[in-house]
Amino acid sequence: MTCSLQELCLPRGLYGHDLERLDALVERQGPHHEGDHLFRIGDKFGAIYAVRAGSYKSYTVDSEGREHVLGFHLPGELLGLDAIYPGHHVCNALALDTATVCILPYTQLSTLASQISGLFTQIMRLMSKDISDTATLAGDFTAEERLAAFLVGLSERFRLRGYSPNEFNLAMSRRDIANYLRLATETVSRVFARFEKDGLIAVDRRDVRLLNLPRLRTLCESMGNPQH
Amino acid sequence: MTCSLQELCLPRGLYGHDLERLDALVERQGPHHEGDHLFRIGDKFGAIYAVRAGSYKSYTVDSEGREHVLGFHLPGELLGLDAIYPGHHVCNALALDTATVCILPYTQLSTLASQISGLFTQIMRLMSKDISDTATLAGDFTAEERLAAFLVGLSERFRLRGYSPNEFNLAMSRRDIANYLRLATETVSRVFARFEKDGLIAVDRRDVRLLNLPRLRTLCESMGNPQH
DNA sequence: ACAACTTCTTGATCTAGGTCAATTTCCGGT
DNA sequence: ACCGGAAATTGACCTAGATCAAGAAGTTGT
Repeated sequence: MTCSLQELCLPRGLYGHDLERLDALVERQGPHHEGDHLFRIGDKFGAIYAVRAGSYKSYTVDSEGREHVLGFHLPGELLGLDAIYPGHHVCNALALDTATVCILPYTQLSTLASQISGLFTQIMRLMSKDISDTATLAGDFTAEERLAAFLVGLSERFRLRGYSPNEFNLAMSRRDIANYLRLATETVSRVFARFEKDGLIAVDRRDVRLLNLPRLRTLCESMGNPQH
Repeated sequence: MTCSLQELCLPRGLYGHDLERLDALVERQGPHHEGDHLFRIGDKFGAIYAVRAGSYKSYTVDSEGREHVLGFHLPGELLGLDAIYPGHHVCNALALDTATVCILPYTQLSTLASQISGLFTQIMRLMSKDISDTATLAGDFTAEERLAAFLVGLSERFRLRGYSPNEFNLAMSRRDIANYLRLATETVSRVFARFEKDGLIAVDRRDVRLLNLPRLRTLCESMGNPQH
């Protein structure tokens, strides 16, 4: 069976028999509903997950009980790569809406990767991408820069998936966005309002339209190559 | 030839013939002197580097010319993993003191990794570790928490390498530390002073002694599992 | 041994964004 | 349609850390 996300996900660059062999070890899971956990901290690591539909957030809870959102995961993106090293999951992942995943059992995957060189390469590429992406958020950036980068990044990711890069729906709450960007929800609210007043975006609840993508890009260009 | 860092680095878990095959493709480079570049942004990606001796820092320069320190790299640690995905280096790396590296040509490495399953596993583990580590710094942490985590992290890394975890020399300037922790140099200076006044550390220029590691750990435990 | 740098420290303000508090808006359940 | 609770917005204040400015302490070269 051929997945429509082939070009974004692990199978990229695989064809014919190799693709079939990868396909044979993939299981599907879901649908998960909003709030369902895909995995939790401490769960034994056994598989990498690829989002098929919907979206997930990954997060940790620190010793004081504060939640820290680590990332949002759209279709075609992988989850669980950080668990390989310690052998158990180091964050929680839950569905933000109705969502499904492919399960890629790690042992079988690594056996296959040693037989199909294109698969090895693709895994390395995706992990490498993860390493550079995580760096993006660290930094002494202003609230404007952070939110602009967030919106531009989402826009890019939607575009890659064939959706409109200018108009989309946020699966996550203001609180989640704020937490992810390391800001207070109030600040996120205020910056949304400011962006709207300045004609950069139009926002109604969780529906966002980017009215001036070039200026948003300018705002966050100091954060390094914004996205991908 | 057997490297003393074997247990920290790629060869981990490899023995006999497999180890020889890996060894055969490794080249040495250096010594680099303080300020020498190992690679620069935009350089074509061709190899992964493993630090043998001394230390390196990796950094970017944003569109406004500001430098952003991404990390410090001690013996046994890998550099350049983030370049696999885009195919060219996305940060600069320079030596902080007299330092040498092993060069692992990527094409040959990936061929070998598909033949030696232990090597594949080890590469995945190290990349996975990189992914979790980068997450550590992002967060709304106080200057105290950041510096404490930095010191505790270094202490761990020195301990793993057989050096004293309680007394070590900083290869990097206050300015680099500040930049890495996303603080002003003045703030770093002040927090060093405060830690010393509170009896947590003794610091003389770049020589640091950790006098109260448990309390330092407490200070930064909210930043998630501090290290490794 | 001195000058010219650079790095580090210390002190005095300033400000972005956090915190606290009060509404307003939305949504799901009965 | 109504109620209750969460989510989001808006306003008033308040701190951590940046910025500005000055000086101390190393370092390097001649």
